[in-house]
Formats: sequence, structure tokens, C-alpha cells
Amino acid sequence: MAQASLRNVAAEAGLALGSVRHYFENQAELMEFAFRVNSERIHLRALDKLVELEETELPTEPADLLEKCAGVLEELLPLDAASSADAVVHMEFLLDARTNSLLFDAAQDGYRATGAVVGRVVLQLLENPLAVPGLVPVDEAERLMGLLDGLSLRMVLQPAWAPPAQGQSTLRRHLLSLLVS
Amino acid sequence: MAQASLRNVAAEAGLALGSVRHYFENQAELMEFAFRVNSERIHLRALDKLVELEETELPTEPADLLEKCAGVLEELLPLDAASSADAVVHMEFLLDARTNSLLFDAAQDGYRATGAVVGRVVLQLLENPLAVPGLVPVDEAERLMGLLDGLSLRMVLQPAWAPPAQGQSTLRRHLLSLLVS
DNA sequence: ACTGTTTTAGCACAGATGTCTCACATATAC
DNA sequence: GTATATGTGAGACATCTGTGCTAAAACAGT
Repeated sequence: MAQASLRNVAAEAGLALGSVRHYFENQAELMEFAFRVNSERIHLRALDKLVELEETELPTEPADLLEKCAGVLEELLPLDAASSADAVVHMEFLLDARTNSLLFDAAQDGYRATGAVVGRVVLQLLENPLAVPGLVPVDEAERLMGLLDGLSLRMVLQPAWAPPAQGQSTLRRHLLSLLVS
Repeated sequence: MAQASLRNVAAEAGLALGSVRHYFENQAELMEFAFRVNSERIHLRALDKLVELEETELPTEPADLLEKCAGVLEELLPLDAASSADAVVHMEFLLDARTNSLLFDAAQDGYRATGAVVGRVVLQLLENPLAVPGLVPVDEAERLMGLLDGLSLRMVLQPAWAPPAQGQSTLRRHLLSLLVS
């Protein structure tokens, strides 16, 4: 991200510096735009799978229900090269958003988006008769979001220690712990 | 971190540019040093509490055991202003370490350090007769590390949505799920 | 008191970056 | 066909960055 100067962006796009500046008044505007595009791409992947899940009848078999939910949440993990690249960029933007008010608003939208996805999956899961009784949806959503964020972070920062398969199985094991065996 | 230029560092320290350069050959060296100091400070907080836990007899009461373990792991969360600042810096360094070989080695040491702390707490917990039978220590350590990383990230990036108290209670709720009620 | 080392300070250079301004080309509309 | 947006390109400027080099100052041991 430190290399994402106006000149480098222009060169990478095969444009002149002035051309890029024609579309984006500031570098800040360019950055905010890139942030939003990146965030959207990440969340749309999960959202697409989520509507699939909510449209169809939920399976009664625990293993199938779990697989269905894991399939949605998995989309939030950096499993392949493309989503991994998106995840790295997303992290850098989120850190910048802490001190950049333009990015800050974009980050808030992103938080709401993932919160909605995870929250809806948790509801689907906990409203099911197979769920462990007594679990509080809000609390479990918070725990699950924490786990997902952490797994993403680990998979991005230390892919050697946290390969995709391990992330997937950890996610599934966690979801399994929310269901009665 | 983008503001951590040699000149800014020197000014903040009340020194001249040449003085800083006398102690650090490169800026890379300065950065690596700062990274290691910061990492160490984070891990030492948890390690100190861990040796306390391992020295004393473990409580037989579930609530006390949980509190003891949570007390250690809590140290890895950004609960106060000081640890929060450390956590932000740590995150920025970790992202840089992805593409900076000097920082990369330092990051590996850090991963090992937290892995050891979390792993030892998980062992203390799962070897206890109060633990849910059938849990695999390595898997639970991985899940717990993911959760801790994610909670830290959320608490740092969106303190308004993830206040310290919520992080603490989420952590305790997770540990509670590893014990038989 | 002298000497050699450590520490501090300052200057200068090349490179990169954001931003500004102006000139040129190319569509678009009347 | 001409006038008007719209897009493209290039040069210049001030600023900040890391780094190399030099000299003054502070200090230590003898």
C-alpha cells in the first residue's frame, strides 16, 4: 500500500499522472474509492452465498446445516489467492481508517456489512432446533466475528502456519460446538 | 507508522538526525528494533501472568479456574490505553513484516511467543478434569488464538463497537464453553 | 593534560510524492 | 462547422524522505 502513489497507480493503469488526477481530485479520494471497491468485493462474495442459504429450505441433518452455514462464512476467509490479496489490502485500509476520516466512514459501512452477514447466519443457526439451547445470538455473533477476523488475520499474515484447510476446519469445528451432538 | 521517519523520530526523542543515525545504521534497523521492543512488551505482560498461574495450585472450582486462565489471556487483549497503543503498532508492523524480510523474522518470534502462551494455557485447561472430554488441545489452541487475534483486531479498529468489557466477557464465555457445566 | 573514542550536530545530495497549472486532443451538442 | 465540455498529457514546484559525509563536542583512560 505504501507503493500506491498516484504515479505508480497511473503507470500500472497505463495512464498519465494528470489523467488519474482528472478522475480523483485528491489521493484521498482515490484511496477511499479503492477501499470501497475492495470492501464491496469481499462482502458481495459472502452476501451472494447468504441469499442462497436463506432462500432454500434448511436441512434437518446437523452435518448438512453446518456445511451450509460454513459455506457462507467461508467466503469471508482468504482461502484462495484472490481473496487473500483482497484481505491484505482490506487490513491495511482498516488500519489507515483509524486515523483517516474519509476511510473511517467507509470502514464503518464495511463493519456493518460483515456484521449483518454473520448475524444472519447465526440467527439461522440458533433458531434451528439442533442448536445448543441457551446460546445468546448477539454474543455468539460477536464471538464468531472475532474468530473470523482472527482466522483471516492469521491466514493472511502467516499462511505457512495457518493454511486455508486449517482455517476451514477451525471454522467448522466452532460451528459444530454450537449444535447439539 | 507512516509518520515514523528518521527525522520525526529524532525530533520526538529530542535528538538530531545524525544522532539517531549513529545508533541505527538504516531506518530498517530502527524499525526492527522498535518492532522487537513492542512485541516483547506485549508478550511479557502475558508471560508474567502465565508463570504465576503455573506456579500455584490450580483451583478445583470451575469459575476460579476459568478466571485464572482468562486473567492470563486477557493480557493479550488491548484493554487499556497503553496496551491498545501497543496493539495498533503491532498490527502495522505485522502487515509490514509480510514484505520486509528483516521484520519477518521478528514477526516469527512473536508468533512463537503468543503460540507458547496460549498453548500452555490451553493445556492447563484441557488437562483439568473439569474440561469437556474429547477436545483436541492443538485444535482448541488454534481456535483460541484466532479468537484472541480477532478480538484484539476488533477492539483496536472499532473500539466503539467492541469495548474492553465486551472483549473480556467474550473471552470468558469462550473459555466457559470448554468446561463442563 | 593529552589522546583516542564515542556521541552529537549539521549540511548536502538524489529521489520520490502530492499538488498546481497550462496546453493539447477528442468527443459531444447545437 | 463551430463551440463546449470532457478527457489526456507534460512540466514545474515545494516538501519530505533516506543516506553519505564532515566537523564539533563530550567523555574516558592514562
